[in-house]
Amino acid sequence: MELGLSLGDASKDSKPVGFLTKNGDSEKHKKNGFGFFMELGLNTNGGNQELKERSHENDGGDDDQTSEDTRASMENTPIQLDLLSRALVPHQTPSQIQPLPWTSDNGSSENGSISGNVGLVAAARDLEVNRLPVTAAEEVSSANSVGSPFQMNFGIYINNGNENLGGNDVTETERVSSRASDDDENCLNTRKKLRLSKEQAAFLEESFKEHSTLNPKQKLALAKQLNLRPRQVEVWFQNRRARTKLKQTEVDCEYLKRCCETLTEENRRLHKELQELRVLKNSNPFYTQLPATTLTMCPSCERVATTSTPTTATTNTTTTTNAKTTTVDSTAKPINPFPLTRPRFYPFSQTPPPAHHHHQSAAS
DNA sequence: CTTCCCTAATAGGTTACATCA
DNA sequence: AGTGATGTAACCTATTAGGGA
Repeated sequence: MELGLSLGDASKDSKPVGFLTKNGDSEKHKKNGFGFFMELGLNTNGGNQELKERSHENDGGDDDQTSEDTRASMENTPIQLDLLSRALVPHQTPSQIQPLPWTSDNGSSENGSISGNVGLVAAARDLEVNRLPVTAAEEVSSANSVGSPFQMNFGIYINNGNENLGGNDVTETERVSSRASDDDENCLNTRKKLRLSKEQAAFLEESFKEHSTLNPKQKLALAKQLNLRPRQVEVWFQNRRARTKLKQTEVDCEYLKRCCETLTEENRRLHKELQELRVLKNSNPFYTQLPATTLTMCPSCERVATTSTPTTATTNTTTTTNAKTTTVDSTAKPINPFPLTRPRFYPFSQTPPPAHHHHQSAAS
């Protein structure tokens, strides 16, 4: 357990005063789960966005990571937190969703000055872990920010603070509350998992379309917008990128499979052609040398092309030997197993850019 | 009730960058 | 000023596990 308090200008350099640590190493105990993290400072024009980020990140990453440890430790810790009534927290409807923060002109994402904040990080067993209607920090933050240069944010960061974007109807809440009660008794050792509401997921998708990666500012803004923790937004984007990559890998795999099939077929065809040519040559001693068909590959685009030496003129040789007629079309175009470009997975049904090839452009 | 699939979340590793001695 | 050690953040990848169909 860690209690940290910093007073004064909550700049990046100001380090919280740690106390109640096991061995005095507050850094280590960041990873130990339950923490009461408190910072107070003057509102110096939002210079602490990064601090907020760090604070949230710690809440998100490490506390997520250690929430189970936390729960375990809570088994022996008679701490119960229920500091804010859910009734205090208004629900945000999907229609209230703002445009992507970093694309708007009002710079709203920069307005969230939290020079001083008190983050109460808790994974207390009696809290509804997944279904708190809103991140309490948001609410108290706004309450504290009124008319005072001395801000205090007092938030409870739990496993999830969503529910603002849909999916928070009474029935659901009741159902989950009931489940939470059951969890209190039965499921303390299992990790909770939220499901983002459709609106949240759609919003994140839209964001992903614009940026597959987020800078800290965007992440914070998005988290604020969706009432998620920045860590959740971060994880969502990571997983989303992973899914996209996986899809692309599947597409690549299919593509290579087709290439392999095509090459196999081409190889079979060439073998057959070779066989026929040998038969032809053996059966006709006056067989004139046909131009050799060779496959060359363009070094830049790895495209297979057919060249015939010494001439590329169409050579249809029809030879009648005894009862056999063989027709060899030496200019038969081989199947190109390598299309112009590798197919690309377009996660958003975008039309792929028009194919452009240097051979074509060179010709034009 | 079981199974399968999707996906949120975690863990561990790598890399880039900043800071400091 | 250059350099190595160290810490941190961001990201990737593999994996786990919750929950819905």
